[in-house]
Amino acid sequence: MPNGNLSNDIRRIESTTMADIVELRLREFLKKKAFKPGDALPKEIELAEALDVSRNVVREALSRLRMLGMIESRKKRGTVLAEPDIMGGFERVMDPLILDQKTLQDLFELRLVLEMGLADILFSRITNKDIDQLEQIVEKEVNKIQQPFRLKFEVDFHSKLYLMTGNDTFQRFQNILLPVFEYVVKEEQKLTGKAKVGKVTHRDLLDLLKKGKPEDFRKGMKEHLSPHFERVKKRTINR
Amino acid sequence: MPNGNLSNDIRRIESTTMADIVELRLREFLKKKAFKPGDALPKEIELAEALDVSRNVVREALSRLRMLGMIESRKKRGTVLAEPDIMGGFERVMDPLILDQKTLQDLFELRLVLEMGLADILFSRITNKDIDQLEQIVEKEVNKIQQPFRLKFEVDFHSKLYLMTGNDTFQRFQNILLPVFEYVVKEEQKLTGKAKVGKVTHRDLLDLLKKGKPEDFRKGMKEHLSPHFERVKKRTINR
DNA sequence: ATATTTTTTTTGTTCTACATATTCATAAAT
DNA sequence: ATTTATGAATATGTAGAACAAAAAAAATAT
Repeated sequence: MPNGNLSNDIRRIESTTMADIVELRLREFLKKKAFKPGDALPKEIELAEALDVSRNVVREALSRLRMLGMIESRKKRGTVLAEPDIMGGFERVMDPLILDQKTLQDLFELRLVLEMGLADILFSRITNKDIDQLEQIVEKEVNKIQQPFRLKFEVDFHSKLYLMTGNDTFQRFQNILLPVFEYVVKEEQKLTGKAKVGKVTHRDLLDLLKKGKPEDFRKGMKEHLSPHFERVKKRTINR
Repeated sequence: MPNGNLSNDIRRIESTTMADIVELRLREFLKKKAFKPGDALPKEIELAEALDVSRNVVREALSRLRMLGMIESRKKRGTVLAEPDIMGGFERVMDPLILDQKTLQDLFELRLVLEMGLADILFSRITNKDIDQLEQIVEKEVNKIQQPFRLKFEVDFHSKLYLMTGNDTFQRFQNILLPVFEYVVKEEQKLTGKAKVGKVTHRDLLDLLKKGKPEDFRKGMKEHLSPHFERVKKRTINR
């Protein structure tokens, strides 16, 4: 891999603290012992003694796992393994202002890929009710074409698509990605001046959903997102 | 939303601890003050005093942010905002054994969607070198058709595709998703007995990459993944 | 047997003290 | 005068003890 983001490939030298180690050890422990959701962890003091660290350090490590939803603690009852919140860690970190440019671009592309890949699952799950709701969104949209409102409908329409997949993880993922997408688009607008829109409208996409096949929808979506894809292509040079 | 996973929609009642609150407050603080990577945070004691909690609680909250790569601390120098590791939180939680069935299914679908959406970016970035390397993978594969080796080549081929996008985030994401994918496929095999394979092989996909257009490649990929899509369709009923 | 009180247990929180690494300033050596 | 040692200052890292609070378990009273 001669090219690539170094800071991603090379592991940064960061002073490893006890909490880091204990976090790792706890992970190993849970995996090794095949802990399942609901199983109770040893008491904090026991862990501290077993690992030969202060209870304080153990609590720091546990606090991390608790943040990710991996464990839950109750007084007297102790600490039990829980079903982690898969998107939690993602959500917490997704701030366009502190992410570097490359990562923002990567995430932007990720969303484009998702939109393009959506078609098949969409067609296999779509209901008449979904169509009706999309119909309503599109109808409201054509009435108010003012600039400030466009973004709202843009979001509404695409969010509804994700919702239709019946895939909660998916939907949540898109929600997390949304701020990044909006940020990148706005930055782009600042530079080039005007917002670009593809030839295919939401109305067209909806018609394709009703009458067409997945391939047709995908073709339409590609066109709908074409301004964004144009930009992605340009990046070919400096990868 | 009359139907849906309740435990995802409703916020679980979890005894909020001081560490939870302080973590949130710190997040708000960093956002409000528009902290950028490299900026120094206040000292632990100052934070503790300002928030009227013990230094211990502050450290628990900081430890969480440190885990996500959001901050870095060095003795004497203090704590500074860092560029967070976007996939870190994700990675830590991605264990097929502790994730619930629904989430596993969701993630499985997510990967399918990624594969289907990949085509456009792939075609806009592909190089001759990439083709050569894929060629090598496919060649090795046709020689050894034994069952235990197939999974390895399956992974190699698809991983190379992600690598070709030049999108680090993307590639890492796929790596994290991989264990889930393998787990779900294996579970499926246990039930139905035999592994199903689509009619389109990696060889075919490679040819499409060389000669075809994004649409053709996508069509081929759909066929290649068809056994998986079959299963996804079945889920329509119980969503 | 049921209701009430008391005890016990485990996490949550605070406080104090000290270790340790690293910066910054000062003194010594060349 | 410039560089090199020395040392003080400082913020994080770690330890340990103590108590608060909630919740379960046990003991007591009705």
